[in-house]
Amino acid sequence: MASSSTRKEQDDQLESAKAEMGEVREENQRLKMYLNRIMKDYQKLQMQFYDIVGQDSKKSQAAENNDHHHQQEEEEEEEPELVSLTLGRFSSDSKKDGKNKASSSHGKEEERGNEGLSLGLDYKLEASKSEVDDEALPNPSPVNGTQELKEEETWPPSKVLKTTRTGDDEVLQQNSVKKARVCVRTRCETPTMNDGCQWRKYGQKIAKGNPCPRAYYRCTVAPSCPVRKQVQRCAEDLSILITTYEGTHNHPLPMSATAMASTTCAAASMLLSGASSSGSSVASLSTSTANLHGLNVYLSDNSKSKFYLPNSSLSAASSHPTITLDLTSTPSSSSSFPFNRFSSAYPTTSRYASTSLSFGSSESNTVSWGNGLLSYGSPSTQPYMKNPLNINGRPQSTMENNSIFPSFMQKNNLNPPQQPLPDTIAAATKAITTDPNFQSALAAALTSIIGTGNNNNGGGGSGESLAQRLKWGEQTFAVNGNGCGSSFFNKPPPSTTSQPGSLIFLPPNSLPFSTPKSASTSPGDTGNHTN
DNA sequence: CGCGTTTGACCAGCGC
DNA sequence: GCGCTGGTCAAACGCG
Repeated sequence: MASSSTRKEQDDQLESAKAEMGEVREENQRLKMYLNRIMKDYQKLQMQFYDIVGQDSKKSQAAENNDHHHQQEEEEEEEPELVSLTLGRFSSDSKKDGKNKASSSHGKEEERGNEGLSLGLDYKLEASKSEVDDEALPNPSPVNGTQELKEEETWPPSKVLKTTRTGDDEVLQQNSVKKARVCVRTRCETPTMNDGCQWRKYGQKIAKGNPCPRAYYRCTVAPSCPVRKQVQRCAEDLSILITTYEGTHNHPLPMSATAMASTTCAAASMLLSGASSSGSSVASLSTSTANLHGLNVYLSDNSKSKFYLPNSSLSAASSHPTITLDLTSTPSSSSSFPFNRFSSAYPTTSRYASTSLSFGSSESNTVSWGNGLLSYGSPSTQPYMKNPLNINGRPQSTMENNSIFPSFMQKNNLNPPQQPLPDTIAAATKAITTDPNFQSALAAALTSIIGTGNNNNGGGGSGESLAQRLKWGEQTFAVNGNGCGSSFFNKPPPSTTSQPGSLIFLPPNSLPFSTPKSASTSPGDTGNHTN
C-alpha cells in the first residue's frame, strides 16, 4: 500500500515535472516568437531611423549653408563620429547615429539618437570587431562604451566645460543631461587599477567622510580626451579600490584598455537604460537585486551614496547616474551583496539610480577583473597591475603609482598580479553567458527589474516617445532610448543564432568583457616594482 | 630639460 | 546669503 502510494506520488511528480517541462518549452517558444517580433520591430525601426537620418542630413546640409549653428553641427558630424561612436558599437549606421547624437540636443534628433542607442549596443560590440568602426571613424575609439552614453549625457561638470579643454568635443558634450559614471570596485592593492589607459593625475583631494584621498586622473592617451577617472580607496576596506570613470574616449584605445572600456560601457548602458526611463522606472530598478549565477546585478537608488562608503560623504555632485561594478570578491552571493548595505544606508532620495554590478565570487564562476582584463578564477587572485602599460612608449609607471596609499601598498607587500589570459576571459564570459542557469536567472532578474518597473515613465525623459514597447511574456517592457542595456535583448548577435529557449545574449566576444585577442600589451609588466 | 606629480587656491553647485 | 564640498587649475617641485 505504502509503496504503491509512494509510487503514485512519484508518478505524479513525474507527470507534473513533464507538464512543467512542457510549459517551459511553450514558454521558450513564446520567447522565441517575441524575440523574432522584436527583431522585426528592430529592423523596422532601423529602417525608419535610416530614412529619418537621411532626410535629416539633407536638411542639415541645406541649412548649414545659411546657418552657423548648423555649421557647428556639421563640424560635429566630423567629430561626432569619434565622440559619440567611440563606443564603436554602431556599425554602418553608426555614423548617422553619431550625427544624431551630436545634434541630440534637438528634439527629434535626440529621439532618433536614443533610438540608435537603444538599439545600438550590439552594433557597437560587433562593430568594434569589424573594420566598419575603423573605417567609419577617423579617430574611432574602439571601445569604451560608457563613453558614448556619457558622451550623450555629457561630461557634466560645467566647470570642466568652461575650461577650453576639449574644443570641438566640448561642444558636443555640452548637453545638459548629466552623464553617467561607472564605478568599479576592485580588490586591488595597487594604487590604481590598471585599465590599460594612460592617465595623468591632475588633482587629489580628501573627500569628506573618507580619510583616503581621492585622486583625479585624466586620460592622456589623446590630448583632447575628456575621460577622467577618480580613484579612491574604500575607507572600510583599504584593499578595495574604487575607480570612477567619466567621459568618453575620443581616440582609439589600446587593446588592453578595451576590456574595461567595453565593460564600463555596458554598465553605463545598463544604467542609462534604466535611468532613461526616468524616475519611476529608476525607482523600480532601485531595489532590484539579482544574482545571475555569480554575476550580481544590483540596482540601487542611491545616487547619493553611489558606491561610496556609508559614512563617506557624497557630495552634492552626486547628480550623476552612477553604475557600480563590484569586482571585489564577495564572500557570499547576492543576498549579502556588499552594496545592499549602501542601499539601506542611504535612503532613496537620489535623482539618479545607482546601479551596481557585482562580479564577485559568489559562485564557482568568479569573474574579477583588473588591468583591464578579466580574471576568471578564485577571488584571491585579484589581478592588478602595478606597472601600467607603456602605451606610446612612455613609462607609465609613475603615473598611476603615486599611490594614494603608498605605505599601505608597501606594507602589504603586494604580490605580482596574476595575469589573466585572454582566453580565460573569453572562457569566463562564455561560461557565464552560456550557462543556462545564468540565462534563466537573468531572465528572472530582468523580469523583476524591468517587468516590475512598469516603466511608468514618470516624466522627464525623452524615453517615452522612443520607448519601444516590447511585450515579453506577460510583461511589457519599455525599451528606452538610451538603454544600451536593452539592446542586449534587442538584437541577437548576427553570427550567433539565438540560443534556444533562452534570452538572447551577446556572444562572449561581444560582451563587455570581451577582451582583446592579444592582451599581450597589458600585464606584461607584472611589474612588482613598486613605484 | 622634459614630463608627471604635488598641493594650495579657486570656482561652482548644493544644502541650510 | 553663507558655508561646505567636490572638482579643477596651475605653479612649484621631483625624478629620470
